[in-house]
Amino acid sequence: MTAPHAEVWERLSRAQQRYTAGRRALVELLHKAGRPVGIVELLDASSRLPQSSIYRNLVVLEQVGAVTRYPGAGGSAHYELSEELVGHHDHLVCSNCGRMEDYDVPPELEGDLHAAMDAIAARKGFKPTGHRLQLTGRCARCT
Amino acid sequence: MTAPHAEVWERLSRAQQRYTAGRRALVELLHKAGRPVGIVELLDASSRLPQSSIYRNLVVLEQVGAVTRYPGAGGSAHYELSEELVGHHDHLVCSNCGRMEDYDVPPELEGDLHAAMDAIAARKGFKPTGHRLQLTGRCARCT
DNA sequence: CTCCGTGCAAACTTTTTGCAACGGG
DNA sequence: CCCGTTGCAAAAAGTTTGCACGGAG
Repeated sequence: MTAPHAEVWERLSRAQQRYTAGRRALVELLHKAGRPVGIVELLDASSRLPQSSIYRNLVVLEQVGAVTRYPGAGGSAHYELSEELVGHHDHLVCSNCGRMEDYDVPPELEGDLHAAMDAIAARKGFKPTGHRLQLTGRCARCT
Repeated sequence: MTAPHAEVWERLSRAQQRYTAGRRALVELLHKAGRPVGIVELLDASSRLPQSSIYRNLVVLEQVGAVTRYPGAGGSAHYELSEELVGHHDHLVCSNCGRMEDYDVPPELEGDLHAAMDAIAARKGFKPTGHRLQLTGRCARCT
């Protein structure tokens, strides 16, 4: 669990943007969460930042590839440090409360997936950027 | 491509709801689309129904398991006939325009996925209801 | 006759934007 | 100083709800 600050800082610099306290706080929070965090949690976790700043900073962080946005799940969007920072993994999504959790699938399955995805993409004229395998169900809390 | 009306009708009946013209139109449209359709398209495709009716009917259809809602993708939700009606498949999602398309993965891969998902679910305390494997990228139109 | 569904408008939630002020480089 | 960033408030986008009317069973 090495702090991603250096990488984020570099990405922001490259885009001529600053790594301000607010942004650092968001990255910190996402890093500690280790799963996609809903906007609501972000809002009241960092209550010192107005929501507009949070949204704006998340947009910036997304643009430089530091965070990934997952729309929908449970009404509002969730955010997580990007795969480029924390590596590829997939998500459990609770259909009841919208909570998301990380998990990993066996590497060889991941390989098969990748291959299948490429084949499909080629056939459909898609230019693939990645895949998302989410397991839907009820999380332990909602059982 | 057999019309799903009978099945939808039965599900609505069981819930003591009617299969009205508006609902039929929505099901028809979704059936013809063969892919998750964005709310916007639904709205101006069936301009004779006010948006509130469309939303309400989609809620009902979702509750009886006739349609599935995919939140997010491209800002607004997308809807598709449920897997119980049209069988399991996965989706391509264009990260540029939000368009979704259906596709199928090889059955044996689907089997491996299912097995892996069950294992994960057990380990995480999830009660799984299904999985979604989406390929993200740029669709042919947005290239 | 009785409900369920409809239509319209208004409310609500989530996300984005305008603009003036602030502050680090 | 300059320009990116902040804070506040207002607006836009997406979705839900209240209520009276109309139509199917």
